[in-house]
Amino acid sequence: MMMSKNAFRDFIHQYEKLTDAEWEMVANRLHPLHLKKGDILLKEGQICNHIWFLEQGFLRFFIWKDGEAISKFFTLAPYTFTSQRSFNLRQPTKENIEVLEDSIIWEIGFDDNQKLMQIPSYNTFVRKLIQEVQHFTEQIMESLQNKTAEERYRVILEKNPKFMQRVSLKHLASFLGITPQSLSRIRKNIH
Amino acid sequence: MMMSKNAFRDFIHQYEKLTDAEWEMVANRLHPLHLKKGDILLKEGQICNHIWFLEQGFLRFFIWKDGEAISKFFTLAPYTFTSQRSFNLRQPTKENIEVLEDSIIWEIGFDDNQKLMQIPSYNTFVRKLIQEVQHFTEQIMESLQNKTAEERYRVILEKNPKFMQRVSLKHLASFLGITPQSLSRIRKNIH
DNA sequence: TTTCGAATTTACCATAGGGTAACTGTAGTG
DNA sequence: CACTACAGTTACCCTATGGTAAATTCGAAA
Repeated sequence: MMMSKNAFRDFIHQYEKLTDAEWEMVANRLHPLHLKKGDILLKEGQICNHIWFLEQGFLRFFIWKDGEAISKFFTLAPYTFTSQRSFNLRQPTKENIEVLEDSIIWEIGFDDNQKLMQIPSYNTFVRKLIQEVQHFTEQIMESLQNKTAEERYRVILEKNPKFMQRVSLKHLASFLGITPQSLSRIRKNIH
Repeated sequence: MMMSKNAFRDFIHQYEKLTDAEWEMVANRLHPLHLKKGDILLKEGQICNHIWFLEQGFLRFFIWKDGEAISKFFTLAPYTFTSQRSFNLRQPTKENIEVLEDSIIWEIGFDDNQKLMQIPSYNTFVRKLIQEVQHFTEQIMESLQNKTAEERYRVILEKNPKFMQRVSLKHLASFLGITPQSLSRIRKNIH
């Protein structure tokens, strides 16, 4: 599998440009991880100590509720993420991050990130990224507030077809806030 | 009605301390607004040009969907907010901000805020605030994904009783993602 | 205080989605 | 090749919530 730190630079540049010198400082603090399907990157109760860049692969964020795993988000490469609240407030996380497909990940430790945050352009990159995530979360919230499960399913089908091909019905159902049976019925109605 | 810029300083200090000199720079860029119940602070289609600090009062964020006003968030003083996506990306907003109770607001213009963002502690304040908002949004999303309307109502009743006393059933219902009739029925069952 | 419009409640029936369980298909393992 | 485990489907009935409409209460303006 190909892997390259530059994939992260390309990703950052979608938000904010870094000079070569700035990028060097970032690159020096990146460490690679190779994870297999089924691996757990972060587990409930741990304090999240890294920001991660997913170069290749597919991940799922989920929480436990009454013995059920509820999918909160999915992360499709390339993207940058962490367990925000845990990472920033240094608290145990409630989230679990599961590897759904073999993945290449680059990580930056908490202390290294603190140093990098002093670089204005890196700081701006992080802020813009958080704002984008906030926007995604709001969109999901809105669709849960005023769309039916079938409408939400159709929207994903149209807007994220790549994602649909890779996620299991079970995981998608918990993300949509319904049971796998209901989603199966909805699928049948549509086709 | 009492009003004081220092209320904003107190608010900022919950997230990050500013030196007296730093605070002066912020304070010099604050402009007061007095709004009445029913006023619209921001309307769909406008580009949001300010960050606002709500010193006193109560606001509602809502969007139009099929001729219906859907409540997205409520803001109870003291809090700092803007229409994030519109403000940061300089795009027309989809949100409307309505004044539910007479309010005292301090505003900072976009250009002034850009300058203030160069102050590291102010920058950190803003980032922490965005992260907090992200956390609130995620919590709302989660409760919409895996709680019934009645459970969501009970949670608000327990955790935000002050808020419950001030919001109308109609607005609360659209926030919970149900009709006013359903919320009325739920209330009846509980009492 | 009176009046009008809006907010809330109630009632009725319709529908989306849940709970349980049984069945089917399929991938991994010995 | 058989066995197992688990994902997905289907079916049954049930409950939460929606849609419509009408009755009632509340609140602001005259």
